[in-house]
Amino acid sequence: MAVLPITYARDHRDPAASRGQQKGQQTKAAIVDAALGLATQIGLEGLSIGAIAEVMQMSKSGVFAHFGSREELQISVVREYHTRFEEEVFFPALQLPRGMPRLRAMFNNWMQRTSIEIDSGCIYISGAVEFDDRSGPVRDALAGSVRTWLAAMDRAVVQAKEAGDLHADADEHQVAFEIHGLILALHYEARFLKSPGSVARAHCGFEHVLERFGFKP
Amino acid sequence: MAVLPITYARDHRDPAASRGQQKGQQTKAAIVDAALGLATQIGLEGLSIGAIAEVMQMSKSGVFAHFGSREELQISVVREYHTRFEEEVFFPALQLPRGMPRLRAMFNNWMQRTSIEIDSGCIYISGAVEFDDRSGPVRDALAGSVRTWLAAMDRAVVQAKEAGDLHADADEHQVAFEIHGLILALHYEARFLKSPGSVARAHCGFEHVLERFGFKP
DNA sequence: TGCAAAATAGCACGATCGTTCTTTTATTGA
DNA sequence: TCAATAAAAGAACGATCGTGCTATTTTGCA
Repeated sequence: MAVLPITYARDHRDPAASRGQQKGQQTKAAIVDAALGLATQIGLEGLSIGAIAEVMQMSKSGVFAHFGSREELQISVVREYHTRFEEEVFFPALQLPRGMPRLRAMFNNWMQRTSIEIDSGCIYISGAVEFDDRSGPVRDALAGSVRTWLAAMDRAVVQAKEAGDLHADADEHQVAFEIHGLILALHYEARFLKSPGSVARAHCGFEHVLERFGFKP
Repeated sequence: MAVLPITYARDHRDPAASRGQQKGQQTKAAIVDAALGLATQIGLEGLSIGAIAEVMQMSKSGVFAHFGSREELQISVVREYHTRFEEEVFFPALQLPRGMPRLRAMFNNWMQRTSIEIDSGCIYISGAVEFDDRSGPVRDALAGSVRTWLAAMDRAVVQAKEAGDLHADADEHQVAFEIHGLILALHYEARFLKSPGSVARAHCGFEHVLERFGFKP
């Protein structure tokens, strides 16, 4: 089955899909929803057709028939996660003007989502560990999705430089790298170690990064 | 089976163990070594008795008998990783004087090990994802081991403050949090995304953290 | 060297996994 | 309403998993 390229586009819906909403499409969407809920807790590799079937009160083969393979199901879950991530984190930030307001919003939304995921888990993070030494379409979908988001962060940093909010010679990759680290540390220390105060530390770290790269409040 | 507390002590060997090195002890050590090699690639949860038996050219039950359960085997692997980590990262840094030299050495050794683990994987990172919403002795061993290391980082930061190398009012947890983030970002972007230049960015980020908290080179 | 004990092998179990095939049920369009 | 088609169920497959049991082999000590 062809894998659609993953990009950030305002309208990504397939018109044909929303017009002819057959029963099967609805069921498939419900399965993906349930599978995503499971995957955030036990990981993409932890997903099993049987467990999903139980949640959906369906037969294994009924679930299976919608995807044709477990891999295709995992890819569907990654795509769904991508969609929700951009709707929750990226699009709202686009409402704000370029430069520091938008960059701040992107980080805050990202951190807000990560905070919620202290309970539910983030498949961009768990998936990275599960697929970091594998190849195949699931890994490709996952890595493509993450790279898309990190590239959006890079652009936001560049725009902040253009707006004069950050030093002109600041390396946008370095800024994004350090911000990414803060999110990962938040997820690690809060979700795994159950350390209190991690959210505040991530927020504090973000301010340090901005100061370091030239932002004067 | 009782779980020994995990701490950093110079001599942690059980005298009885090294004296009476029966055949079984040697085999067990070899199994743990092989299991650790597997676990760094496919994770602690990916470990299977059968796969280890194949690597060891032994029977499944032969491997199993040394541990009594898969969980106990996983715990042995975590302990072995802990031992190697402290021997490779922590102890060498203790040779250097307290303050900035030791803090730098701890970060450099940590980063050096993480760089190697771009190929082999780090079970402190993969294990965190695998066990972050589980309970039980494996999670406890893993979390205890990580907390021990992070506490050692905290102490090194405090000593750097006492030596006058960092601002007296710098929060050691904040410093350790930001450093931890750099290591996690390095592992993520280098191992999963295969981004070039991640090592340099982590190094650069470390300098930023030091500058921010008062170090004048 | 011989014998008790430790170490390892062999085999089987129930469970779960993804997948295939066949059959039944539900939905859709004329 | 009825036939065509889509959706779901059911049963079975081979494989792998951890684990328990009973032999068999190997080891270490008197």
